Amino acid sequence: MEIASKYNPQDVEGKWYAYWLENGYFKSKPDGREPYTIVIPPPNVTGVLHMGHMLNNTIQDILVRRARMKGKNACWVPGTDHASIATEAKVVGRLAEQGINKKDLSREDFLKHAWEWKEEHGGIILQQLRKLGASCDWDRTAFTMDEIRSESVIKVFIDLYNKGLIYRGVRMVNWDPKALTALSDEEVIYKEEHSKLYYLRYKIEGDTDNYIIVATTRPETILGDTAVCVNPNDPRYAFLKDKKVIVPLVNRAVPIIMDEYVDMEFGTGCLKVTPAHDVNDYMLGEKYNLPTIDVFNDNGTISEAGQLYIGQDRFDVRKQIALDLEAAGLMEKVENYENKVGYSERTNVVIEPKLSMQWFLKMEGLAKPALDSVMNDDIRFYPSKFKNTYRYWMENVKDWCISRQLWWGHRIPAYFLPEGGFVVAETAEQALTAAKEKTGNASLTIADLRQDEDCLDTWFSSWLWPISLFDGINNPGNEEINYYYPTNDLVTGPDIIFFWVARMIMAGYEYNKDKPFKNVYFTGIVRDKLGRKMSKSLGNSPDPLALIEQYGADGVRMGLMLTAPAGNDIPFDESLCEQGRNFNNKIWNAFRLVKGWEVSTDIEQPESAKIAVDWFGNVLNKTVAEVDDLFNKYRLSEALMAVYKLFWDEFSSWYLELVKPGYQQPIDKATYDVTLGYFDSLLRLLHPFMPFITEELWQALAERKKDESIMVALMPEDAGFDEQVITTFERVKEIIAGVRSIRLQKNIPNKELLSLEVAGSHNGAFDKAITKMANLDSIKIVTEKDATAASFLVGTTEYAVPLGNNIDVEAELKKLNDELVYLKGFLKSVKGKLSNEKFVANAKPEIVDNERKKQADAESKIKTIEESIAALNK
RNA sequence: GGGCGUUUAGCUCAGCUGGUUCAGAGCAUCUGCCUUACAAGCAGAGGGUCGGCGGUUCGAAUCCGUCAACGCCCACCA
Repeated sequence: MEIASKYNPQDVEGKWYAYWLENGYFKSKPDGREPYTIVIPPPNVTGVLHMGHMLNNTIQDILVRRARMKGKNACWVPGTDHASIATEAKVVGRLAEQGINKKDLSREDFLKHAWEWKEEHGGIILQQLRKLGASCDWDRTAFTMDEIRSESVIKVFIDLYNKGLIYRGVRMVNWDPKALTALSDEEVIYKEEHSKLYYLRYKIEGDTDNYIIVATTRPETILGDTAVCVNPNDPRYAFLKDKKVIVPLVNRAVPIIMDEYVDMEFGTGCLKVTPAHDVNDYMLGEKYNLPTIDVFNDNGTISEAGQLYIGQDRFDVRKQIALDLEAAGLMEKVENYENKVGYSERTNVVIEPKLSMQWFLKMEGLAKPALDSVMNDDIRFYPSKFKNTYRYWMENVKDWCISRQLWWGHRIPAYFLPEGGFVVAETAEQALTAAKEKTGNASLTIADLRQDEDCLDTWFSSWLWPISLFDGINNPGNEEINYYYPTNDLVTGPDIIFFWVARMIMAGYEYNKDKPFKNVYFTGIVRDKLGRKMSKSLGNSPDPLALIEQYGADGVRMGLMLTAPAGNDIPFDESLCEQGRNFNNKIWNAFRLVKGWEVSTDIEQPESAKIAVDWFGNVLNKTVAEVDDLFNKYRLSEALMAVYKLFWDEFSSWYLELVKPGYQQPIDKATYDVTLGYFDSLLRLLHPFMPFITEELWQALAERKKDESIMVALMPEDAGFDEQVITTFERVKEIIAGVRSIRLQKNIPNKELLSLEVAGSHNGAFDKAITKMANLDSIKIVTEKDATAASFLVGTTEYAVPLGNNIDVEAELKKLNDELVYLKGFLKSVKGKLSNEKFVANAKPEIVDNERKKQADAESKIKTIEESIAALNK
């Protein structure tokens, strides 16, 4: 049977994924084995796979597959996130396309549309993950708004409320005028911007000739000014004490207040105070009892309260008001100015600070145990540098604004009473009971209660994820939560360390008395070749599925992992996938070679094969140990590289070439069997990284039972190795490379037999390997080498290939002389060190001994070379 | 404005507590090969005063100081 010379992933990936599913290898339920658990960072339910997901989920799959092959009960729980703002925005957009305005719909109708959309598009991303090879237990697929998760969220809300940790209050919040909702501080992204600083004239009441100048970047907010503030220590403005000034255009008289908050150096030293639209102004307003005038509607247009420009957009008004102030002679000047402007993370519109009634969660008490567990490494961060970031945030944690003015999400279980006040309860019925109790009014009905319109922040469900996936909130202490929790590894991006990681840790201690995970692996951001973040708008993000189509899932996985140390950004380049694909092909062809051999029981195992078998066994074990160590340190890229080199360099280039029988010759049974065994081990080592090709070849390598699979085979373990064998063989490689190098230099065909002379100490045990690989007819120990030979040094031993007439004496002499010059210089520096009394006195003895050895070696080499030069000069 | 991190071969990165195999790996490059597993390959080779300066030390890529560039996070300067 002819096997194609190139590996074709399309032929095998779908087949094996289906096989794995059929046999239920991804499934997990509690048993006597040690559990290994990962919960997926749930992607947005309506999202599509991007490169970041590919990286993140490849890492998770590698960890899960490896744990499974280590005999653990591996459980990777998949699911999706309802992503309130993002999804609601999409639904609103889609309705708009159909000519439907959200405002015209009832909450129920809107949610019907939203669920329809979710059913239609939801879970596409999970389907895509299957193409990548993700070994999730799909039966466990969860959704942050499914029944169990919703119930958990409501329970937790009520519990926190009852503990007095949730409160309601009017606060300055970050208002998203597009999504029409409040956002948490973490959802605001500040961007540096070129803007303008406007210098406005505020006339002094009762003094039409004089005015003061106030600098502002937001002239439209003068409509809401209720004071002007100066520093009490500022002599320039002392005369303003107890006076009032006139707000331009609106002509409102507002008091001058004096507060040291104002920086005398900045602008003119006068600050206009708009308590409704600026956080600091709000604080000043509280302090001095200033009225607040909210001049914006929720959508960012000017409200009635603004008096002017009613209904116009804030940015249009900014331009217009500048013109109008100019026209009224109230504009002193305009300067260019750089400042930071907050944008909504979700809708990318400028945030409007706005006063509104919101729900908050007190964080201080929750943060304490969560901070400690990370700082004392009970939870480990990889890389650990993120501990600093984490600590800073946790030590300065602020209360979390958990309400969102959205419909798509978990509705806040608070019910307002007709006579004011509210009760918090899981259901309307329970709310009614509580309401009757609270008010003493037995005639209340459910219709009298009005449930809060707001939803909870999406993260208010995500933070329970590691617990709620195992139903640990509704059903504490159940078998699953006891078994799977705490989970082992969390793989996520550092950008959501506060949104998610920190809060999960808090919830973990609060609701399951333990950390939610033991290790957090922070991935980097996938960037393009130019170092830019991959994004839709830049169009620089390759389509992951197209990449899989082109290079195979294994190739893409490898491409991503090749250069992905934890916490480092990945400069992604398709050529990495190419490298991955090439490696697949290499494995494929090694397999073709091995399976193409005819096996004979009649022949002895050749000496060269014996050497190879012994040596490779040692290298294999050593690499297994190395890989174990690297995984323990979460250095996955290096682990992959170690296996890559093991397969390509050691196994393919050395081992297989050594055991390979001559053309059309059979191979002896002993060598064949052990080779299959090595191949099997290599495939198992590779499987977590490249699941598909390894399954394909593993199945074909030997007779397999009907429901066997490499993914549930055991990972090779280090059975011990002899370092001496490995180092000796490294010298053998050098000798072979030396001969090959001479062939290349002298243009001697590979087929032509050469002989090798050795002057100096030499371990003859490997001679059969050397003759085979270097194509020699003999290796002779000589005291004086052939004058016509080209030579090279390995260690202190000189190896020479007699060349007869082929020798180029000039070139050979030059090479030897160059080496001599180098060695003499080297010797001089070593001698220098040894004659330095301080060195000999202070350095550790083994260091000094080593220097002496270096000296002896160098002297010996110099002697050899000088002899060679003399011989050539004869 | 604070804090953290990075700077080692053309590219991406390893180099733990200073001295052995300390200047490394993969890719890329160059040379020679369509050799009977693989040209998506084989064999061989070249390439870095370890960001700059100063210090500690017998000895520094490694420790300290300082400067520079880049990146990230945090912060209410209108």
